[in-house]
Amino acid sequence: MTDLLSDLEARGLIASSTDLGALAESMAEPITLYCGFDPTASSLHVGNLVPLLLLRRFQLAGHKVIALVGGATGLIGDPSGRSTERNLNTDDTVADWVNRVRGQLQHFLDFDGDNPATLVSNLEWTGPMSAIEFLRDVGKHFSVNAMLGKESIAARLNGDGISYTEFSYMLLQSMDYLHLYRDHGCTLQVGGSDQWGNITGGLDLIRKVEGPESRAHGLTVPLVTKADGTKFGKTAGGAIWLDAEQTSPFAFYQFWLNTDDRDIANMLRFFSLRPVSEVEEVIAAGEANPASRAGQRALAAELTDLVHGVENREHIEAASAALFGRGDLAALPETIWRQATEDVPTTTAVSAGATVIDALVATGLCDSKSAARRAIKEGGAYVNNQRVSEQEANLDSSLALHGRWVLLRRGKRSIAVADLGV
RNA sequence: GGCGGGUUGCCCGAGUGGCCAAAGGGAACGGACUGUAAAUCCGUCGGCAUACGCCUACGCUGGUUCGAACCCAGCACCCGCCA
Repeated sequence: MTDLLSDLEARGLIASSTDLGALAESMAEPITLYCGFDPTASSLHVGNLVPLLLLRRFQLAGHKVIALVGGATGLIGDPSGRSTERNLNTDDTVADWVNRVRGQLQHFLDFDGDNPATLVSNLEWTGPMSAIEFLRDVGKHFSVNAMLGKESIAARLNGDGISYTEFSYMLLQSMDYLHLYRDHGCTLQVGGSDQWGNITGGLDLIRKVEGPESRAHGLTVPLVTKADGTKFGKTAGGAIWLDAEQTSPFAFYQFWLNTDDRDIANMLRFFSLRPVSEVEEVIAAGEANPASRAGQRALAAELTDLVHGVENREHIEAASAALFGRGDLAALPETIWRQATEDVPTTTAVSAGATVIDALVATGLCDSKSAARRAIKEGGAYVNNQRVSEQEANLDSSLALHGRWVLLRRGKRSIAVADLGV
């Protein structure tokens, strides 16, 4: 089972850790570990994927994993990795988000079978606690002097400041670890590298409360960085969510497919659950023939399979080939067309004879008529893969494929369908 | 509680009465080149009408003025120092 650690190392997935030797030793037997996910939005996003997949790797290796949803910490706000104070969300909002995030976590881990994962919310043990109890039993073990030295706090002291609320965050997370250590025999906490300060806080607390004989470990995965220096997981349209309602499976697939060549090797190592040797083969194939983008295709396929299912992925691949290809759209059989465009944004708001400008706006490809006019002027608007040259062009019914659909494209990457109706 | 500084378009940031839809940078978008990549070059970058023009916009609410992002008053929020 210690193979897992060397596998992680080979993938570059270990940012920092407590004594790896001791951890490896304890992993000779199945251990219990946890990772926390705060509900800071209604869905998890691709940035949560690395720690999430880390839990999965541990589960696949036979360890007992606990996924923790931050029902309590989500009400407070983690200062780690943020330069400004968070806005507080209402109880109701967070409660709703907890439920949604909980539902998503269930997709990634196995909750049945002989090694089921466990799902908890830290509100279970934090909620009933009184302020006095918290200050006496937990607060007393934390030295403010030491806390001020933590990266997450220090950065804010030099910057925009920090509220007492967020300052206390680390105590809550430390308490979580202690609780899980006691009640679940949890001896490892994993998380993103920005969680290192919070994790060590928990380790300190466990040692102080449980004595020097206690054994608890910490492990963090690196932050995913991109060659161009921009933040991973964000696009012009915002974050890439795991929720199909917020980021369509099509957009999700396209996000990975558009990965920069310079990043693809690392991305594959980080995100793929396939054995390292296979991953390296894919990387090599991609590097031998960059135009094939073998790495991007493999990554997009694997993650779309995982998050949205194989069936969706197959449709999306068909769509990508047909809609972005130079192929003859009219030759596409209706059934394939239907499958291919299932995840493509579609509007029914326009009918035959509508202007291309209106159609571009209705599909969301352009934000306004002005923008649509510009797109046409710049030669960036296409109907059925044909560039539109006339400002006044309209969607003649003769353009309709299979009698009703018209493919609209803005630039190279954005496509949508106008359903002219029957 | 006192004093000082701040609030400009997606972000940063100029602008202190008309020449301001508002410099500059970044992001983003389109085109060329490619591979739905990167880099580079060119262009666009509030909305409607794409002609004139009109509307909306510089924290909020009022005021001064022929005219205000720019002056005045009040309010809100942020930052810093002091208590």
